[in-house]
Amino acid sequence: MDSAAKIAGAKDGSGSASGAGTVGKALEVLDQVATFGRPVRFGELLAVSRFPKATLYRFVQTLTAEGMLTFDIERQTYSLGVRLVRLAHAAWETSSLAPVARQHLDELSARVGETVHLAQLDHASVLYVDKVNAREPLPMYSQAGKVGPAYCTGVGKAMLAFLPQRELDVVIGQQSFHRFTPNTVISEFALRTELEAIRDQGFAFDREEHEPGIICVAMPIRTERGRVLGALSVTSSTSRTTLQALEVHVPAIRATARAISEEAVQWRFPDTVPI
Amino acid sequence: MDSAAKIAGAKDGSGSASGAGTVGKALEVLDQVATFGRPVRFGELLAVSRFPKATLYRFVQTLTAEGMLTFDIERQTYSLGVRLVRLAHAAWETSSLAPVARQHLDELSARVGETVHLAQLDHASVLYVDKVNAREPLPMYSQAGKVGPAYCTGVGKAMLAFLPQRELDVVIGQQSFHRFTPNTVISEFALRTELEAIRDQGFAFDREEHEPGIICVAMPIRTERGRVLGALSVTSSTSRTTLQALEVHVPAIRATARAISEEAVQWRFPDTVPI
DNA sequence: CGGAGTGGTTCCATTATTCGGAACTCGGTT
DNA sequence: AACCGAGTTCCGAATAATGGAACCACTCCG
Repeated sequence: MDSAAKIAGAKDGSGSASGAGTVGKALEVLDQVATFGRPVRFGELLAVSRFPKATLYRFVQTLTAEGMLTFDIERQTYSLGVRLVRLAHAAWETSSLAPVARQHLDELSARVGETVHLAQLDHASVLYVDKVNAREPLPMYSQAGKVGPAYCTGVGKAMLAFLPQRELDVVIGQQSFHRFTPNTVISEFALRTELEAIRDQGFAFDREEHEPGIICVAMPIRTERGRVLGALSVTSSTSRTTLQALEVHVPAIRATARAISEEAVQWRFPDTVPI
Repeated sequence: MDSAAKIAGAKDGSGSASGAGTVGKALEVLDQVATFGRPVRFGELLAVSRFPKATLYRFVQTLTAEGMLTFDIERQTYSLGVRLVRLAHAAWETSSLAPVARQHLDELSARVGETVHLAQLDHASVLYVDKVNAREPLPMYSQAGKVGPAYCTGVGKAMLAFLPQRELDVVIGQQSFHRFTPNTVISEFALRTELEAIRDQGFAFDREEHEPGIICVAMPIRTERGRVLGALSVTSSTSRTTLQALEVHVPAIRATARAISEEAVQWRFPDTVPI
C-alpha cells in the first residue's frame, strides 16, 4: 500500500476518513456551510447535518469564535470566515505549483493567444490553481480555486494517464461519472482506453466533454522520474478555433511543462525517489 | 457591547479566543504551519508549538487525514492542503465583496490606468480581497488574501474613518503601531486627527506610509445608512505620479464605490438596520 | 562494533471535552 | 392567551483527547 492511499484511507476500513474526531466533525460542518455557497441559517444547516441540534449549535459557535465562520447578527446567517481566505493564500503560495508556474503560464498565454489553465489533482478531482486569460476571455466554468471532474477534462485526463497503476485504480474508483455534454465519456472502459492513447501521444484533448463549446489540449507536468505534479492546458472554444488548430501549440505547451517541472523540482517538489 | 465584539471575545474573559477547545487547538497548529510559509518538518513544528510531542503528532495526523495538511512522504514535510484552497475559494465567493465588485474594479482600472485594490476589515487589519493590476488584469487571490495594517494604508484609514465610535475604539486599541517608513503615523492622536479629516473630505491618502514610493488614494464602500462594507483604492508609485495627480480620480473612485455599494446591498449585504 | 543521540511513532491509563436529550426562551401567529 | 418553531442553554453520561514513557529506525561518533 502506498503512502497516498495510506493517508487518505487512514483509520479503520470504514469508507469516509472524515468525521471521526472532533476536528473532523467540525470541518464537516465547515464544508456544509461552504457547499451552500451563500449565507445560511442555522436551521438550514441543521436540516442537512447529521448532528443533533445542540451539537451542531456548539460547532458553529466554536467555528465562529475561531474566525472560520462569520455570523451576520442581523440576518442570522453564517458564512465562511476571513481566516480561511488568509490561510488559503498561504496554502496557495506554499503548496501549489502556481507561484513557480505563473511566469511560464503568462508567456505561454501570450505566445498562443489563448487561455491557459494550471491544475493539480486533489484526490479524485481536478483543482484549478491558476488561470491566465486570453486577450478576450471566454466565459467558462473554471477559475482558480474551483474543482472539476478528472475523467472529462483535459487536465484531468492528462494527469490520470500518467498516474501509477495502483493510484489510478483508486482514483478511477472514486469518479462519479456524469454526462455533462453529449461528448462526455462515462464508461470506465472507454476512459482507460483513452488514457492509454494519451500516454502514447503525451497529451490529452478535451472534446467539449465537460462544457459545450469548450475545447482544450492539455499536458501533464511531470518530474524526470515521471511523477505527476500537475497539468496545464490551452483552452479555447469551438467558435474560435478547432482541435487541429490547437494541436499546433503542443510543442510550446511541452516546453512550458518542462520548464515548470524543472523549476518545481529544484524549488519545492524534489524527486529523490521514483514512485 | 456590539455583536462583533461579543462574537470575537466569546468564551470567558481570557484574552485569546483561540486554542480553547480541540478544534481551536487544531486550527492553531494549522496556523503555525501557515506562518512557516514553506513545507515544514515535524520537529520544526514541535519547536514552536505549545503542545507535547504526542499531542502535536496526533494533530498533524488528523489534519492530514482531513486534507487540511498534506504530507510529503519523501521529504517528511507538512504543507497546507488543498481542501483549504477549495474552502477558501468558497469563502472568497460568498463572503467577500470581490465577486460583486470585480467588474467595477476592472472598469475603474482601465479608466485610470492604475492598479486598483479592494479590501475589507478583518478584525484589526486590512484584508485585500481583490486587486486589478494596471496592465495585465489577473483575477484571483494570488495577491488577494494578503493582510496589512489598518492604521497606515489608504484603504485601512478610509474604513476606520467611517466606523462607529465604539468599534473604532476597539480596533484602534488592537493596532500595534510600527514605523514602516519615515512617513508612517504612529501616534494614536495623530491617527484620530487624520481620520477626522478623512471623514470630512470623504477619502484617504497613503503618503508612502506603509511602503516607500507607494502612494494611493482610497475611499470607503458604504451602504446608504453608512455601514462600512470595505474600501477601494487607486495605487501608484512616486516614480510614476503624484498624490495631486491621483486626486483627480476621486470622482471616478466615488462612482465606483457607489456602484459596488448599490449592487452589494441588493445582492448580499442588505442593510435593514442602521448600526 | 557498541553506544549515545536524533527524529519520529505508538501505547494506554488518566482526565478533560464533547455529546445530546430535554427543558427553556423569545418572537411571532392563530 | 395559548401556541408554535427557531434558536439557546443545561448537565449527567459517553467519548475522545491527553501526554509521559517506551519504542523504533537511523545516524553519528569513539
